[in-house]
Amino acid sequence: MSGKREQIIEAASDLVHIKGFNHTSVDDILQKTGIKKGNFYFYFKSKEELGFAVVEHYIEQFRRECLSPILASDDTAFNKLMRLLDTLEMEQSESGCCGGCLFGNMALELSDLHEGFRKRLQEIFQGMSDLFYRLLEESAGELQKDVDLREVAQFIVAGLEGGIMLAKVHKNITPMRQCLRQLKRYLVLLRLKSAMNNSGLNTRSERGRVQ
Amino acid sequence: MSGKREQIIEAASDLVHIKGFNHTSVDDILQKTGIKKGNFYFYFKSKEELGFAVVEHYIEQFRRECLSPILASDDTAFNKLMRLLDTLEMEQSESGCCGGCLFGNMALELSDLHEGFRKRLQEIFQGMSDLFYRLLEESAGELQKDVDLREVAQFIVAGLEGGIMLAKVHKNITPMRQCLRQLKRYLVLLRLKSAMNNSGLNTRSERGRVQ
DNA sequence: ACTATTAGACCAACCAGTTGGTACAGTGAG
DNA sequence: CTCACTGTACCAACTGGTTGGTCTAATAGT
Repeated sequence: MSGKREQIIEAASDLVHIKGFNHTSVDDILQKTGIKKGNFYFYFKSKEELGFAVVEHYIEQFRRECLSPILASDDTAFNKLMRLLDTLEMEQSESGCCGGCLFGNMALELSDLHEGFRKRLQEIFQGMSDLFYRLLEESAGELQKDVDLREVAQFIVAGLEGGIMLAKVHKNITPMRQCLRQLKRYLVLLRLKSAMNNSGLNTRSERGRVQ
Repeated sequence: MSGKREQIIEAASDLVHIKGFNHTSVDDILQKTGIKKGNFYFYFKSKEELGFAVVEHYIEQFRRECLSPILASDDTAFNKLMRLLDTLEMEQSESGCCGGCLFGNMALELSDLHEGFRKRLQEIFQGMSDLFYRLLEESAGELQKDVDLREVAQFIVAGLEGGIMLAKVHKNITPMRQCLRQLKRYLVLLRLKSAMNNSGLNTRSERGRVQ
């Protein structure tokens, strides 16, 4: 257990993130790690298996380093959601708008080519949407009743992925920041409008930070 | 002038749309068209040049078949925007949620690999954003004043691309439909809130269809 | 001595791109 | 009319290099 398998997965993760799965060759990974081919195929029965391992590795890392710290905090559900969006933006910014979202990349690259990857990626996106839904649901008391929170959750995923795409193609975080600001504005509006409806007044000023 | 160049571009466009640019081989295109390799390189000096030709072909087709009919109509700017979103959704639905947006695909695949493609794609996304901005600007009389329409335009692009991504990975139009419904809801809210602000009343019920 | 691991030679298929050439339609000169 | 020439369109065979994957032999740890 020298962690060589982990080493391969991490190198592959970096390469796949930038070059895509199909365009990353086993040799690329071998070169980056110094591991020899026979050894690689001792740890993975195929490049495809490595691909799945990369996906699992990435989602676990994401949960550990990004999700858990926020979800474990004692903030309100709504603020957790906001902080999550901010964290994701910061992550893209710090990467120099390179790579983008590994799942988004792989989804567009592989959904029409490989049903296995597509299904796994679909689950992951569904998981993200479900997470947002739970956070919205938890904030439901302060949100409008006449809006489908499942839809809003899906919309957050889309706005996020779209924002990441724009940051990547512009090589600039601004477009993503703009998208997230509008997305948050929409979510805040969901609260304000509700507050107005509930109180019958619209003079009550904002709860918490708005925009 | 047998249109053989066009024939190559169209076949390549289909293949690149599904398989991605890097993963589409010249031989794939040759096989699909029946054209021989020597002849291919008579029309294109490289696969890269073909890639750019595919992008130009696709954007022209998009303008001709999707944009122009809507923009040329005598509808209001706001309704044009709404119809554009509906058309884009229908397009994805009719394709069986295969392929997705060629530009989105290429943006994620190539932005970190090929600066030339990245720049061209960036221009195209900027063009889309500018178009949405113009339509919003034209509707400005009935929209809120305290919101940056450039940001909203960027947000529309992101919501759209994110929605297309979700449809592709779910192989189902529903997630995209949900996203666009929420996006439209946001845009309509931009109008309603404005109406409220202008009139000083919030009792005035909705203008047009909401949600 | 046995098992887990490592090394790297090797393979057929595939990759983008090149080569040297043919077929042919048009054209200008004599 | 005809012959030499020109540019466009086309093609089969090939190049050097890369692909994912296999095989066998050597080595290290117990």
